Amino acid sequence: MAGIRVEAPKSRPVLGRRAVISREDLIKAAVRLVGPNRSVSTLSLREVARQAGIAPNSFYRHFRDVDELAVTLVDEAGRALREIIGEARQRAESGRSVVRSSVEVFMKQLDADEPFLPLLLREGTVGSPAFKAAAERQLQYFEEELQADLVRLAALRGETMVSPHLVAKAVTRLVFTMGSSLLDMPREQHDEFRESLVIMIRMILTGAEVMARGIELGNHRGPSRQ
Amino acid sequence: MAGIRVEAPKSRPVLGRRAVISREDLIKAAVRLVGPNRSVSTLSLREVARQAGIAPNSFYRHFRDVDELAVTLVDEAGRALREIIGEARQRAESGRSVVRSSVEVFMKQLDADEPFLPLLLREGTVGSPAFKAAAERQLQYFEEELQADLVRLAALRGETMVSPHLVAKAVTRLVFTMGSSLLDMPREQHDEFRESLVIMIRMILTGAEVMARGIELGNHRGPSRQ
DNA sequence: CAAGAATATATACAACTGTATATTAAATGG
DNA sequence: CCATTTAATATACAGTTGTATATATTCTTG
Repeated sequence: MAGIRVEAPKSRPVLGRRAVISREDLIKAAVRLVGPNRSVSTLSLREVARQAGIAPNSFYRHFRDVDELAVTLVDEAGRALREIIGEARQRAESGRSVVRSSVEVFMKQLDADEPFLPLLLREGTVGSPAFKAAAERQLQYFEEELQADLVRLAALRGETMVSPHLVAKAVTRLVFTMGSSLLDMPREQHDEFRESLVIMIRMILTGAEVMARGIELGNHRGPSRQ
Repeated sequence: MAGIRVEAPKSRPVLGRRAVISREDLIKAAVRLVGPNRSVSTLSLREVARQAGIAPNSFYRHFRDVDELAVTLVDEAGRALREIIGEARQRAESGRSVVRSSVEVFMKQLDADEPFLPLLLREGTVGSPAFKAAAERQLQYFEEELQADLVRLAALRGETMVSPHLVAKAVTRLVFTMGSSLLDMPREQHDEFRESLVIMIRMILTGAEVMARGIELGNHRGPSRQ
């Protein structure tokens, strides 16, 4: 894990001035304050400073305001995403179900003591334009990588995928929103969750394939306009 | 629309005491303050009171605290959902594509000057346990209604749907999260959005149907364990 | 090592917050 | 109609907030 490690603050002698305050100190402090019951949008500059054990004014040495810090938190979550994608690709070589192993990687990452990704999954739909754009960037990144993988895997089967962009978008959206639900879920429901998500993803992939082949099914396809 | 109508505050003589303050005054004031760039979790009691043109202490006559008001906002959004479902069912009789017409109803409602539903789509993943539970209730409600409809429509075709619960969940999650994206989208992209969402939903429905029939496709089904 | 630059803290200010208590005005019921 | 109850406002308090300016300490460089 190449991102920022967040641990409990070390007890520090409260005498005088600190030598140097790093940007990471503030990032760590902030992410310790947010969670399922506390939105990043409610953070105050002073409480972040307090959590970091610094004077409020030092905050301005690293961030223009709390919103800029929030954007940074989202960007940090992007690292966790890259980790997921990397490992999922590694596991895709193992001959097991790509969907299942990818879901497992995703869930494992959410189980890990990595605090940035949950924030991304939970937030990103309300906030400053910069904050929302940052979250959207991560979503886009995940979509594009997934799309590339879907196309590649289809090619390995000697097929051409139709609408890979929409497939990737649907899967990404589903996985992100289901991921945010997982965060609040008791552990004993995790197996059931995994099975459900695997099936849902397979529905999308299977449906996409059938639609690409122009196979006629049911009537939810609408008037014959294929 | 049987819910609370929200309009600009009427200019009020700022002389002395108001006759009676209604709960709806506060609800309307609150929803006027939230939006794409402002989370409900950042609302203060005093600013809601200010927006409603009342003294802060009057707030306590109707709500215990701002969180209770936030829960009420989510419950109000449930009314908009019921409207969508009702109209989508009406249109389902018209012989057109159920998926397309339902997406159109959904989008029309988001276009309407109805402020509660956007809040539900944007928020609901961070906040107090009560707030999150309120949002989850609405999601559950939508899922259950959709599931019932899917089962009914399948029966009309003389079929039995497999995993209607998962299909409904996948579609609901997708629609809600895509809906929140629509809120920030320029109008000229709405047509494309609608087409994309229709296709995505069809992928899920088609995939579910194929999987139910046990049709073998590609290898993203995993090792043959059907 | 020492002087100067950079940086962390202290102090200050004005504004905001939630909530308690007191006061005043509208509603209610006989 | 009037006395009482109910409800809206005013005032107060203690705490918080972001940010500006002053002060003190650490870092850097020659």
